[in-house]
Amino acid sequence: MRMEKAYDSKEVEDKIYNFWEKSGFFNPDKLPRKNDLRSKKKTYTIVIPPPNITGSLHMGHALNAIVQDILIRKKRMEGYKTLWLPGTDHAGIATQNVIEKELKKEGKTRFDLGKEKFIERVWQWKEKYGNTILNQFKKIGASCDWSRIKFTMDKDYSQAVKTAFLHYYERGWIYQGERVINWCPRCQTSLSDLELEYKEKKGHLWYIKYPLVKNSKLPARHSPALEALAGGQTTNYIVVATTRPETMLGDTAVAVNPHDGRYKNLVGKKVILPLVNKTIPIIADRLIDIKFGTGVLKVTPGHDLVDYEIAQRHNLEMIKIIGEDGKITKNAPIQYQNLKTSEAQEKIVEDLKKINLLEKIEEYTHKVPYCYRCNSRIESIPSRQWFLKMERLAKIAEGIVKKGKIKFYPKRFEKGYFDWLKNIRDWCISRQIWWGHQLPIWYCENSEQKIKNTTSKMGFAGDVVPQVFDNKTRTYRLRDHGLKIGNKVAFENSITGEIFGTATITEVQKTTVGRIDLKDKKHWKTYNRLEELIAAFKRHYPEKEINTNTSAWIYTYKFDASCPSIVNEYPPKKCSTCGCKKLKQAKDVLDTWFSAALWPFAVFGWPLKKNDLERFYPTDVLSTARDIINLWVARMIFSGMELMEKIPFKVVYIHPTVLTKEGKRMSKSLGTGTDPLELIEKYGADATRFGIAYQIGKNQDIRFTEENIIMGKKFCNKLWNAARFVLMNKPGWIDADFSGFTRIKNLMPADKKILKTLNKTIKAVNKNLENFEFGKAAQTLYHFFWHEFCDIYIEKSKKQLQTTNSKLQTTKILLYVLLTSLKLFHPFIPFITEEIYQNLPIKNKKTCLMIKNWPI
RNA sequence: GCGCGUAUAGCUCAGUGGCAGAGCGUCCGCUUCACAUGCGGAAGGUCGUUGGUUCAAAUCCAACUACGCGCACCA
Repeated sequence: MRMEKAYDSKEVEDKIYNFWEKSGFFNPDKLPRKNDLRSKKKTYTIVIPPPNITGSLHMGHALNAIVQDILIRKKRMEGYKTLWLPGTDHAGIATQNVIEKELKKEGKTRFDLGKEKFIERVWQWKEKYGNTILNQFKKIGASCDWSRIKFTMDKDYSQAVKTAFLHYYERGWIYQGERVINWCPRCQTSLSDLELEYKEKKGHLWYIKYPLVKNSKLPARHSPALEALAGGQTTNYIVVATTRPETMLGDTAVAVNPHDGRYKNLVGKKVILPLVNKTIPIIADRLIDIKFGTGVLKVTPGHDLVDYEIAQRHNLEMIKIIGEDGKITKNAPIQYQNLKTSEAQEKIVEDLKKINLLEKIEEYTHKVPYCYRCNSRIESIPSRQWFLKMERLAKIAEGIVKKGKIKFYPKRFEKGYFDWLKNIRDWCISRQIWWGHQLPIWYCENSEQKIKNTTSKMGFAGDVVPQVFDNKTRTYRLRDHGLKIGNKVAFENSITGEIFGTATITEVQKTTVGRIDLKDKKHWKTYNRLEELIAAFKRHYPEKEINTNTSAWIYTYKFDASCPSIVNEYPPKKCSTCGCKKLKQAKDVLDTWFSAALWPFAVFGWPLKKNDLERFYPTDVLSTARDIINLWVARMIFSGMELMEKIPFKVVYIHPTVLTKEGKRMSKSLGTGTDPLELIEKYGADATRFGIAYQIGKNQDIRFTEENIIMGKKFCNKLWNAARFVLMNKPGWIDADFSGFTRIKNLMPADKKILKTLNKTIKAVNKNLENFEFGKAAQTLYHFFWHEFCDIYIEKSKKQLQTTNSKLQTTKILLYVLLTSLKLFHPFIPFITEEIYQNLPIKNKKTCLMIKNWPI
């Protein structure tokens, strides 16, 4: 084969990739089992972070593909049975949004199509475009085993998802509950805490006067007296500062810090909630920041997570005034109902001005949550969702990294991981979208109706403080009955004693009351129902004397008063509570990240198939971007530990982020992105790989410049021409893995030097790659090859080649250094090295450079 | 608010307790038979600021400044 003067990537790359695919060596089962090293060594596995089916290759993917391919190719050459398993993620919300956008162009919504047709359409889309991104991976030379390709909605993968769900459910870690959650009004679904993006927004801080109630005999609701006071006919008020005045419609208290001297004597008194005209209490809570605003917080339990927490402690009512559609609900005064939150804000501010209750407005910049998929403003709203308890899982995930069983590179990323796990909240895993894994839960259709009709008559033996949250969930305070999640309880009519319904406990909370001191009035503020509590304790423990040393606690049970839902892999035949056959599956689907968390073992067929799982799990390295450490990596770790009882991977490599030259985020919508496919087209895959790898350092983000790729291209040409020079001198045929120059005695000084430098380079490159220092490895190799080999040795060799007694030796050394360099360069620039290798005069060359022995 | 990272030539970045480096760009000179995607040469830097440790600091330490990122109970 004739080698052209200049290297042409276009002529080589597709040809070589096909050659590799045909060889079958991407598949570990087809790797030759032979010689020395290979038989002893085992498997080396990387599972790809599955890109979304909606994605197309961007610089982040490209960089990560390069990293993974370098690792895999090196290990393959070292003789490991290497598996790089490719696949894609169904990406629930992201994909659904893409199809919804398509429909919008046709003037339709997903509701026009209906769920079934819509899902069908997503599948069609997936068949057509779903593998686009993986084909782009081929373009940069990714040596994935395409015969093992996986999709997170494959049939066996769905089985894994169900099994995992059931496992957690049986552990008692999955529960349903009414909570304040993050809601995207556009996507019409709940989101987990990690699926938000906070953006800095200029806004206002409104200072609103809440008039104080002096006369405690005033009625609690709507009365002329209240309206008069609320209308400004008072000089006594407390001022709250808020960024969202519209949420005041759902206020059920105002709160101050217990140590705030300014308000100490107001705690326990009441204020009038303007515009709504009802009285709400002033409470004390440690969460209140004395320094913020006026030091007074309006408590809106339904629409703020912090307020919700405070409300839990103080037993406050929760009013839902913003609905799923992002509009004000009918729980608010009529004049605000159905307004969008922004409209309501405007009107409320105006109305407050009219009655002179708006003290002042300040400019204020704060961070506002947006949906990470559609960029809509997120609302906090109370909603009934499914949650996964994180307490135990977080401990597991924390422990295994603390113990060093899983290592992060660079190590500093462990900190964010630990911080998240330490402050974790339960994971909201249900989503109200259509595309995804439906919850394996079935409901009895009758139950809701049945319970509704009997609500008013309900009582419960032993109840103390019943609180109705909504029609379905009730919270009762009971003495400790020893009840646990999943236990059934019976409803009885408190007058007749007739039992008319059953329910299942969905949540148990223990609250320590501490010492009850009847004389100490402090407790009256903290536990505003103390009187009732004491009475209750006396009722339940008549034999006990309640005195200043009494310690007690309260259990709060939440339970579902409908027929309990059935969690099962397959649809059950009948309701196990009422026996009826009208069962329907829960509509909600699981968070995409719930299924993604199973990736490292579900890809191998868990829980049904064992073969691959036993060979390739745990995987060796997970290489991924830093922004999904908690969203994905942490969840894989606890899923692996809990479900497989083994770590999912030994090492987490967090790769650098590719930024623009100006240090800005690469973004398609901002037009600041660079398309790696264009680079490949322009400079070749090897040049692109080398240029990027050259810049991968330990700490740095990469400010991308095309100049680096140009350098890569120039280097490829240098390599190409060095090879041409070596071959020009007709070195004669050699063995594929020849070595042993160290034993030859009559070496020239230049010979000795280049061989010595080569050995040093090999050591350095091996060390660098073990430490994920791809940039250093590339730089070392570059320097060696260009400046030591080409500039010095090749130049010297020109003279040596003219002397007969050193000619043979020199041609061999030239070839040896070239061959060894090709091996060292192969993981970085696989195409050109393979192409040159195929041109070398090597005896018995039946195969490819890709599986040649790695230099050690 | 807390935490992390970065700051070195015009640009992108290496670097090390002991003479300041590469690639690209710029300027000058070379078609010499591997390569003009090349070769030879040159210009260009108070190594973010201020202190400290040291015989010696761009390097270690502290504070500060700027930029980037993450987290927070961001009202």
